[in-house]
Amino acid sequence: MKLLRMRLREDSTLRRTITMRVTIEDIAKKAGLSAASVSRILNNTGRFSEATAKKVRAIADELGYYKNRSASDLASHTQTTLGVINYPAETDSNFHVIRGITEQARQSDVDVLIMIAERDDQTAIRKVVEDLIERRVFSILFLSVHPDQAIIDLIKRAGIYPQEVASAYALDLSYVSSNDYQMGQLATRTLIDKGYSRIGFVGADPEKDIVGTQRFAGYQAALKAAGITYRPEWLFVGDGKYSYQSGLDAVPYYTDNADVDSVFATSDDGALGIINGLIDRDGAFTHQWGIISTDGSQICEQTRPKISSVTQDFNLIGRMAVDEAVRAITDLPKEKRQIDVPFRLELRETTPAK
Amino acid sequence: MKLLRMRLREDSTLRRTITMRVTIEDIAKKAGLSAASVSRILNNTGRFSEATAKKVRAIADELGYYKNRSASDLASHTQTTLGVINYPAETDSNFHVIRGITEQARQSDVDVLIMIAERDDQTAIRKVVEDLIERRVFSILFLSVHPDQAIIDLIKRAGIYPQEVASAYALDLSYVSSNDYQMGQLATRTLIDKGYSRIGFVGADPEKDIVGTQRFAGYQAALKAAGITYRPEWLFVGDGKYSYQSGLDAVPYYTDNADVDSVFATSDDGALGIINGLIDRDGAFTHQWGIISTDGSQICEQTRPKISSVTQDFNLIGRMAVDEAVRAITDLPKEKRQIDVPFRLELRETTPAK
DNA sequence: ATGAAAGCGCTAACAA
DNA sequence: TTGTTAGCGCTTTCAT
Repeated sequence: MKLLRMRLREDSTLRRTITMRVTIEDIAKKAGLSAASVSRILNNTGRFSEATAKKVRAIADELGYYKNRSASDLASHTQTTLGVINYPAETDSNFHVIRGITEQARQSDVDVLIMIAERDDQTAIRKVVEDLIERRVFSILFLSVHPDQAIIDLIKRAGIYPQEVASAYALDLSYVSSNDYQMGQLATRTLIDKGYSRIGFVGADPEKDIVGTQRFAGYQAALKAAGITYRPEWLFVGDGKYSYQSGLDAVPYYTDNADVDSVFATSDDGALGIINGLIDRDGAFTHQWGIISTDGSQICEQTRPKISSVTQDFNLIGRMAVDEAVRAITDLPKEKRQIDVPFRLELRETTPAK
Repeated sequence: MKLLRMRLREDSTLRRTITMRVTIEDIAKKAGLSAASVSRILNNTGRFSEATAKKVRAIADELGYYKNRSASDLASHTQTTLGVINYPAETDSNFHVIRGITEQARQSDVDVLIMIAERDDQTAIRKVVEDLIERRVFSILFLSVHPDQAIIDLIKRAGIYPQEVASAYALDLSYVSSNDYQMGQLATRTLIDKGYSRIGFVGADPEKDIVGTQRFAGYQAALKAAGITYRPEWLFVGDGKYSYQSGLDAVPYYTDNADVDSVFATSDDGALGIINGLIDRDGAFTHQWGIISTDGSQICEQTRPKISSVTQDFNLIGRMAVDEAVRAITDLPKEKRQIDVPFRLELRETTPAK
């Protein structure tokens, strides 16, 4: 067992030191065995006697041995790692998704590498993707991150299965998420059922991404089914980013331009913005409009009034994404796959009957 | 270049397949060079002619070559990976920290592995830590995750530098975070300066963790400095987890037990809870109490009224943690290090002069 | 400027 | 049940 700390040269910025650590050889020597036997024992593979096993495990423990994954992976051609690329935002639900991913991954005995990239920064995304390819992950999951076609091609070419999770964006990428069309439909129908008829649509851009397109389509379908004629001034895109700000800005917009009696906010943040916009305008919230949002994060419980929502099961989305990824190990889907995860309606205080 | 897909056996649950991929050998062969030369070129190390380099790079590209990190790390003894263990919560500021870490890491040319564990689940934490050790990270950063002493010992024994980031919890772990004592002092002094004198302390447990202890100590010091005698009924711990709920519960508590005129909430969530608790009690917010919180996340801007806060620079905290970790590569600190990152006061609407 | 050779730490046949 | 051997794909002396 060598424990010297040494320096390596590197032409780039930094020099890194490494510590030589306990190897399987050290254990073998100390136990009077071969490395192979130690390997078998430590990995619970092949056959060996409990007696020697006990001894070996004791020595490993005593020496503070940890397998060198690089060596192990290299020798065994094993890849049990799942890559996740996340765009972390202040209020987001990805953490639920990540929890789900982590939980399911543990059960499926794969481990998870999470890396960060900005939503649309293709250079950064590419860098992270390449890192993940070098690490030989078997699948890459994108959470709120939108790689362009070139990057997707590169991933596929590397034999890795890419998926979008919790947000279908575009392109030929498989995804696991709620069905946005149906969510839009349900939200809108709920408002209609409560007696509202002039319904604003806030925060998503029907032209920009699939989520927006689908939710908007569902919204229109519900309108039509109820015999309500859609009016273009009911649409308020704002920054089109499902943001708090777009909700805030929607209030003066509708006040000036459209006589809506209710609003379908395409995010909880947007709904919060609308509530605050109303308070800012009127001095207090007066149930001026019915409001329903999508997502159903805890924000909905923490506003006054509490926000009614079409609630997604982000944890389940994460879990199912892992299942998909694991399944893809054995048979890589040729086609783009679309997995719809169930959602539900939660009526709270912003949708009183009219 | 072999591209066969093959199956490996494994005694555990799953069988994993792997795809043999383009190797440096393939490139070497195609270029009529040795593997060594290709390696040098691709890593920009040693000497070679631009002419051959160009050719090699073209071939690598054409073949879709990606370095196998396992092989590379194994051969070069290089470790350039930083491990982060995060506990992701619904409303948390860790994403800011993680952003900071990621940004700084890119500049320092290290890459970051993020893994998830529950706050106090020592079994899960241990598992994740061991995974990181196997991957030979040079440092492990804990975000809102609290390893016990056994785990810390194990990390140190492995020659890895552990740090707590954005929350000093206990034990002999180095940390990078805001100075909680000073934050508590500033928050309290601010309230006093505005004319308040009966000041509640909500959400942290002064007995349980360092953050609570320190903020409470700062709070008491400020009280004392102003000649105000602390009264025990001013303390409301609630669940002691800096939660929304503890704020919500604080309102009936104070209403029944203590005649405070203001509250120092030890988190933004707690402050939000207090506001909502007041609304729930009175039907509307009536500036009954002055309120100040710590953290200064966007929640503070998204309530009505907006919450005054002692705001932390989470991004900077993340960046500094990386700096510390990188520094520790070359000289591992013998002592526990404590890095204080500056914070600032942001007055909004919940602290009108009394 | 390039190649040959050794080896990183581990796993996986195959023998014994 | 255990040992021997031969790599995994790459980097790094050291020659040339």
